[in-house]
Amino acid sequence: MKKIPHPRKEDLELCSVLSALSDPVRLSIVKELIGRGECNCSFFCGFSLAKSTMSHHFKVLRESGLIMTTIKGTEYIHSVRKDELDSMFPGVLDSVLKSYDKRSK
Amino acid sequence: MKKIPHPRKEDLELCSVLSALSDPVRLSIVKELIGRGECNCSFFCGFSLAKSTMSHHFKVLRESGLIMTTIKGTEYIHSVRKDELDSMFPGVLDSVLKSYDKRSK
DNA sequence: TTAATAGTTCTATGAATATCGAACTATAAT
DNA sequence: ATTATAGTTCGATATTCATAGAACTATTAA
Repeated sequence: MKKIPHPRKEDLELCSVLSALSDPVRLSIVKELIGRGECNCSFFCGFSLAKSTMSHHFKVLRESGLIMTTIKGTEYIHSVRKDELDSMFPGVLDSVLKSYDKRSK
Repeated sequence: MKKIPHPRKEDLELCSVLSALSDPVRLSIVKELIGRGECNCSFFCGFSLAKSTMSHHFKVLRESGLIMTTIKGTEYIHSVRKDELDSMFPGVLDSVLKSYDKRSK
């Protein structure tokens, strides 16, 4: 059984989180995950990006501490580490996602 | 008399702002500017980065809409476009700077 | 007019990043 | 055992980025 490593909450860095969020693809992934709770990757095919590219973005999100990934069978279930992020960087995720909702592009 | 171009408030993009803030050097510049109000560059020599490198970072901050620069004599005066940012992306700058204050690194 | 000051712009470089296709891994279904 | 599924990892590429030194520009001071 494979296990995926995640950074500890205390080790999360603000700059890494901001960097992860500064990519439009990743920002919309996070937005989607927040909206749907848990989610496997199949929902993100609308990006018309290669599987390996999506995998890369999920990895960046995971390593920055933004998301958690668990394996269920052949599926990878992702979820936003919302509580931990809120406790480390209060208000950051909420304000970013709120501004993202109002975006033009 | 030289004049520096700035993006219009309405054209600011969330991802560009986040990207600009995701660099440690630029984040600390913004922090310093918020703390001091207006400021010329001379205060940032503590970074031990080349003049041209600092100039690059100020340019990135300016083009993302985070700061405004005016020229007074031979000095360049920078200030954070706080009100405009707050109106476009409410809470983002405040929460980021607050988290930055509590950082370990 | 000449020199000093403050910062930009240009050019170069090494590192990081977004992207993809191909090969691989692990689980589930037949 | 074979095949299908879901996603990772690897290798390559093209782009962007952080950095620096050298040359340049604009203003002020002498």
